[in-house]
Amino acid sequence: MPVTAEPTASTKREEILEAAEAMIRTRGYNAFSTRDVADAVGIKAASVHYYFPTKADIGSAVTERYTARFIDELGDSGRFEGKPKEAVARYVDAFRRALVHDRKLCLCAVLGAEVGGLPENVSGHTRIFFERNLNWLTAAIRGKGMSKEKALGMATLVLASLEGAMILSKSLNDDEVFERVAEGLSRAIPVAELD
Amino acid sequence: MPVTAEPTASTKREEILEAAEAMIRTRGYNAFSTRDVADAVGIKAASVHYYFPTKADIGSAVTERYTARFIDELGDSGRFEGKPKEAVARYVDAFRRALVHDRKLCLCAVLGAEVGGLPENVSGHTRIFFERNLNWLTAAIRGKGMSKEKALGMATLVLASLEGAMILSKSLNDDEVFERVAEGLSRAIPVAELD
DNA sequence: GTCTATAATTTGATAGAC
DNA sequence: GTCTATCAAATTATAGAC
Repeated sequence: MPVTAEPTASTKREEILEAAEAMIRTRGYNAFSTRDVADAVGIKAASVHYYFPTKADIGSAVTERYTARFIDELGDSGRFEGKPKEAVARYVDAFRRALVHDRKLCLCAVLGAEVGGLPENVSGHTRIFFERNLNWLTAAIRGKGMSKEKALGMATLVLASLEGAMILSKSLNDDEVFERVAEGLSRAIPVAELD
Repeated sequence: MPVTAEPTASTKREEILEAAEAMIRTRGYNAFSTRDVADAVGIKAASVHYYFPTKADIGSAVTERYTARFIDELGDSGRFEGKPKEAVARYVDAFRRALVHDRKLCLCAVLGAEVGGLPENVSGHTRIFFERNLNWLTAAIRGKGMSKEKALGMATLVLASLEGAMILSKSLNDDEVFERVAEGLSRAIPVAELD
């Protein structure tokens, strides 16, 4: 295996996706151009179209890749069977990493907010991100004896809270906002188990 | 008082703000143009600049107006003293109206998600929206004997959940998602009061 | 694969007539 | 107040050379 100069994106194609993702997560889909991406990876705008015919194709590939990575990092939802608190803690950590480590919003919080102004293949993959996350969370939260409706309700609250928390934290430029939401969730979850 | 053709926007200036708000809440700030707004209100793009020198001025005025209207509709936060459940129910209703009646996201959910791609006066007013909402909610939730930190924690969770719930509902095209979050909140709140 | 050149369109904004 | 005319810049994309 050769030593590469870019540890995080080994091919130009991936460098493009990496740069585009960073820009979308910072400014939104309609605030970056193929030129911006080209500059960021050191090629000309026309060359970007060699890898992706249209801008929408970039957005679509970015979202697909983001979703796969995110779900993959969560790991097997089955291991939390009957331990909703741990499942939620694990999930909160994934979002905290995105906000604190990357200093950026969740890609799909941004795309979801702009959904009426997106090409169809981008909004479609945004929807899939949310569906897969609700599926993972519902499975991870649900224990024996807990109804599927109840688990889905908790999962939806967790996902919505965290996406909103990221937006609030960024807008107010205060990571503490995210932590307040995380703490509020950890209080709410065990209680909801009881009834 | 004369009968007007437009019950919701009596002057051209307000028509512009109304149209711009609708577009931002649907597509995002960077996906509408002064021409789009001009078309919507039946004038030429150049005439829009008579009312607002720059596009950023439109965005800023839209956000200021939205914030004032939203806080105004909530009414006096003092009347919920010691009744957090009722305060939150009232607040949830305000968001539900925006989503179900307007069929649109909260303006500041959209702007907050795009915050890195906004002119400074627009991101500034977005921040103010969130600050004023947290202030209102904290005051409405807090009863005698409840610490300010605790009320602020609940307020942050409520605001984040609802902003996130709108994004999820729109992306998944399912109002039930919002209702699941609303129900989850109403379970979480009374419990949090106890300790 | 990457480039230059170029095209068609859109965008935010201004000048000045009416 | 609203218009026409106009502009410079940006944007998405294509054609074709190297």
